[in-house]
This record gives sequence, C-alpha cells and structure tokens, in this order.
Amino acid sequence: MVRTKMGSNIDVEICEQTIIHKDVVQKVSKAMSNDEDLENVADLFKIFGDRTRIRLLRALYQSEMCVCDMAYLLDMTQSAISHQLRILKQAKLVKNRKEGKVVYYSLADQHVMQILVQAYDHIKE
Amino acid sequence: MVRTKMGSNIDVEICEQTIIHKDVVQKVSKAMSNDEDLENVADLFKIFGDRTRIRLLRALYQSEMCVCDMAYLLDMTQSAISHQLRILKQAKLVKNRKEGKVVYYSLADQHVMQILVQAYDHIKE
DNA sequence: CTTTCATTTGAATAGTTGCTCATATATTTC
DNA sequence: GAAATATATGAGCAACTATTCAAATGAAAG
Repeated sequence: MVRTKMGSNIDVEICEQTIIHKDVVQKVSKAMSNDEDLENVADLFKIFGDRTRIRLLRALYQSEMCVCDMAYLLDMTQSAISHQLRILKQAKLVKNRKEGKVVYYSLADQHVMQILVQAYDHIKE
Repeated sequence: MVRTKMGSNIDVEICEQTIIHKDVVQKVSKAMSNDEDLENVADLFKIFGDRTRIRLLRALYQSEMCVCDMAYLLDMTQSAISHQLRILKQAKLVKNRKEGKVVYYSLADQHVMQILVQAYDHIKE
C-alpha cells in the first residue's frame, strides 16, 4: 500500500547476481508471505477466462436453463456445453437439479456475478 | 435477475431439435444482446488466471520494483518475468519507467487490485 | 422390453500458453 | 571502442485446454 520512492532505496550498488534493491525485496517478500492463498485466486480466474463459460454464467444470471437450451442459445453442441458446465459445477459456480430427463442449471450464488460486473466496469473505465 | 419458475414455462412440448424452452431462450437471448462486450471480460480474466501474473501484481501492489528484483522474489528467471510483464503491460495492468539500465514496473491503476481482492473474499466465503 | 431423448463421459485433436535457452538491445563503465 | 549488465525478444518445447466425435447413462413413453 505504501509506495516507496525507488531512487532513495538503492542500498546495494552492484547486484551480486540478480537482486538490486535488497530492502524492497525483503519488505515485499514479508508482506506477501502473510496470506499465501491469495494466489489461489488464479484458479478462479482461470475459470472466468473463457468466453463460453462467461456466456454461460451470464445466461444463467438471467434465468435457470437446461442444457439443450443453452446449447441452442450459444449455438454450440450439447456436448461442449455439458463439458463446460461440469467445470463450472466443480468450481461451485453453478448448481443443477434434475427433472425427468432434463437437467436445469442455475448460479450457485449471486456473489459470483458481482466479480464479473466489477471487472466489466473496469474495462469500460 | 428475475428467476422464472421452469415448470410452468414449457410451451414447446417436444423439442424440434435441441430447444425445449423457447420463451426462456428468447428472453435470455434478448437480455444478452444488449451489452455484447461483457464477454470481453474473459480476456481480462485470462490474464488474471495465471499464478505468476497474480504474484507479480501482488508484489507491485506493495511497491514499485525492477525486473531482476521480481525475478529474485519469485525465484524465476528474468526472461520468464519479462515475458509476463510484457503481457501485463499490453493489458494495461502495469506501467514502467526506465532509469539507466534498470526498468521499474508499477501498477497502472489501483482499481485493478480491487477486482483481485473481491475475488479473494469470495473464495474465503 | 424397446425406443426415444436429454445428458454425460472419454478419447482424440487442434489450438493455446508459460517457460527455457540463446541471442539481441540498450546503457553504463572502463 | 570494449566489457559488463539489465532487460527484451524470438524460437522451441512440454503441458494444458476447448471442442468434436462416438459411445454410454438414465429416464420417460410406447
């Protein structure tokens, strides 16, 4: 959070091998070791980082839907949709319920969509 | 936003090929056609969806840093770091300034980190 | 029981990606 | 100018991923 001025922090004139600003590295290293699991956020973003899955989440934000409807909506095969829904379900982003032969999917919770919307706002600047 | 009850919306008894709930699909399709570019969010998330890049952003959130310091901090080669910084810069997530031989990177804006933090909160539930 | 249909699943494939290695560029110092 | 150093860059490679295709489930209907 505190932005240090670089010009005054060069305490190691010539880097031994790769490190130049020893104090900065130590400070940042200490701050980063506190909550390690922030890095697991990458796994969540990896799931968001696919056009098909974003479209699916967005569709389900509007309404609960069955697999074949989503396939029609996105103009993709049922198999492809089913594969992606499996990934979304494993990540606990969607849930499903069965009604006869038809399986209906919906968002696991509303909070998920807030992350998408905020990212959307960021892009529009 | 409005969750419709599925059981009462089956207006097409037998699906022609793949579509079952015509009205739902039409409604969702209409809602999704409004702001197309929400789907471009996937590109932003694709960048967030990498452990190394998340760690870099997190480090730069603490302090401006040069390439070799980041390489030392993350225990990776300078080349690998440089490649990732290039991706982050193309996405306008970081900026850099040159001072002699050394190139210092920093976050392009603070808003970026808010998205990460919110995702982090979501994971912790 | 057989057929039909919605969905799932696994293997195969084409495309993408993150890293490494070698090399190039740019700047300082001698 | 030559050597040293910080960074950037491009090719190559191994690992991963999204889709397709074929086949398997599982439930309803005849």
